[in-house]
Amino acid sequence: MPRPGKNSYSDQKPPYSYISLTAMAIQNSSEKMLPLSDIYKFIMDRFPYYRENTQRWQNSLRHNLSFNDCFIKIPRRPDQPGKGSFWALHPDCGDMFENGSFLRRRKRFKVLRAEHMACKSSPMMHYFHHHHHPGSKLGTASGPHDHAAGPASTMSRLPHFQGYGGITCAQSGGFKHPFAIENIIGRDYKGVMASGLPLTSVMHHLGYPVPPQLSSVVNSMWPHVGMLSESMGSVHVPPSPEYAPFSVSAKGLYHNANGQTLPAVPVPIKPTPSLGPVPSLTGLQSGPAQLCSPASVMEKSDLLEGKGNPLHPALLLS
DNA sequence: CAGTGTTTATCAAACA
DNA sequence: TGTTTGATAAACACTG
Repeated sequence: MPRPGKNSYSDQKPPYSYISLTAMAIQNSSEKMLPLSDIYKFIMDRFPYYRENTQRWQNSLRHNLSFNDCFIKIPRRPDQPGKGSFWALHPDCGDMFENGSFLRRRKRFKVLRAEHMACKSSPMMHYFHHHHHPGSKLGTASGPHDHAAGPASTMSRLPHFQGYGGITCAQSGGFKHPFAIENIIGRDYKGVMASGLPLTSVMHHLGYPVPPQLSSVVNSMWPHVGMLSESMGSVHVPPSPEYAPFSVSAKGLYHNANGQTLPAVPVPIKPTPSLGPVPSLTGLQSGPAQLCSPASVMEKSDLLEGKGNPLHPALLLS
């Protein structure tokens, strides 16, 4: 068993798609958004595999950022000079990896052209309407192999506002995507929310005050990313032994309603039935806020079958 | 000019 | 087996 933190297997390709890697980087940032260069840096820091052939994978990564609607571009403020924009996660992209695989999403996340018109009254929509570049992909055409873009909801879709204080016009208690802080730190986060922490990355980006508490909370989200440290005896379910260094300590981060510590790491590409929906974790589905996966990106059959729970433990990289 | 962002195309793997 | 998704390559435009 390799010791986490050691780079024994570092030259192997991590079991994450560029989408999930990028999402990790963004979610790991204190402001929930990063410039491209910082995304590069994050990935190279944590995954030595990506310290080589940088031109190749960085091109792929840029392609993913542009191509996938789950990533949204946030222009820099005038007082944040620099090259390129910030990249954030679309708030409704949460069930992208609902199947537990971080290599392949169950369904591509798409937004509809009209949807970003739905919440004009939102202060953040105001921001986007006034700051978003004409070439923004919010509402742009699909890519070449996007023949089956599913319907998207008309709810507000702004980076990381849902669950951070009801800034959007989305219903309160709505969908929390798995890269979101409240899903990653589990119920502990509810206490944070109850305390009224008014945090949103873009709020801060826009100059709104963001309490410093957020940083410490966020830093607990991806301990494997931040430290690659040993896990203090918590449950580990690495995607493979080779990637144990990238597996995650769930201790203190992810609990079900009974306070049980649960595995919260990526599972193999094709989850085995035994690992799959994790029947023992059904308790996780309690709680109204956790059941509001966006129907927009789910198929009706999924809803009927109760699929798409954004809190599938495999989605929680914490 | 280098870095960033967009778009098209192709192929392979995974999925339904 | 057809469809969807991800990876890769490449061309091109834009920008600091």
